[in-house]
Amino acid sequence: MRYSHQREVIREIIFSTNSHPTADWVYSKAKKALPNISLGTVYRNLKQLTEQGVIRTIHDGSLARYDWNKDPHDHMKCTSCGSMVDIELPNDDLKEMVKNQHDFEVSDVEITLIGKCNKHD
Amino acid sequence: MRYSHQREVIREIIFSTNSHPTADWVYSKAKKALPNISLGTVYRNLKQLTEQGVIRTIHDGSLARYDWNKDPHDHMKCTSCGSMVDIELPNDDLKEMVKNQHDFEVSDVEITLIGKCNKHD
DNA sequence: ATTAGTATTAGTAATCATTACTGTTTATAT
DNA sequence: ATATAAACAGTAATGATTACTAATACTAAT
Repeated sequence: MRYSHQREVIREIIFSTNSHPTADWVYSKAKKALPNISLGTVYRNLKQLTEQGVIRTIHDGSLARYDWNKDPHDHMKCTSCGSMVDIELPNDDLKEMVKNQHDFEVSDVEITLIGKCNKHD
Repeated sequence: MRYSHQREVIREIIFSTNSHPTADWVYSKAKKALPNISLGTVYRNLKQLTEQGVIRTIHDGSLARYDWNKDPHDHMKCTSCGSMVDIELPNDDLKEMVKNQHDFEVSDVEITLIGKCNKHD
């Protein structure tokens, strides 16, 4: 992967936040540094950075979010404010259990807790 | 919710399979019984049936799938054949733990195990 | 340093899943 | 039977994402 200024800006934006931003949010941030950058460039680089293992793509309903944290971890999604917060849940035994009981080789575990964070009610 | 023939056909299709079908799959099945049915009708009714608690909408990456099984359960997704299979994982203690440790009121837990099912290598 | 080759870009068009609109049809309560 | 509103088919619109294309910009070799 050859160096590009655009990609570097995009990478830095992802690494600067814990908010699991969408492509659109990254785009609007990137435009401040590079006014001519196009949305396609943002999507292309987010995909490349994911493929290279630099960042991680996570799914929030039907839309994609991006995360610099590649360590195995899970998410809490608040239905009131839409925020996604990291959480580490114990699931070490899960892979082994599922492999034994269902003959299914788990490569990744995605857990999302839906609910209300402490800012509401 | 008034009776409609289309909705009844759609409901029966969902209840006839464990394959967690997409709207498109339901549409092509429904057309065999009702050749004039439109895709919009399928989407509208899948949404209504979900809102009424008759079926459940689940997320598979960026696309929606539908499930007759409303009991709390989880899914295994095979990266080779794309199939989604039901699995019940123990997570009773999770809600309580998260409430205590993170002040987050969990209403729903979504767990997807990504990996390879026993049909492959 | 210059050049050549190719990855990357901006800009735009196209795609895919889903939703909204509109005039017509149909279920059902009176 | 008739009125009323829900539901319909057909189609247009939306929103997220990807694909295309001619121009630009890294980088390795001269």
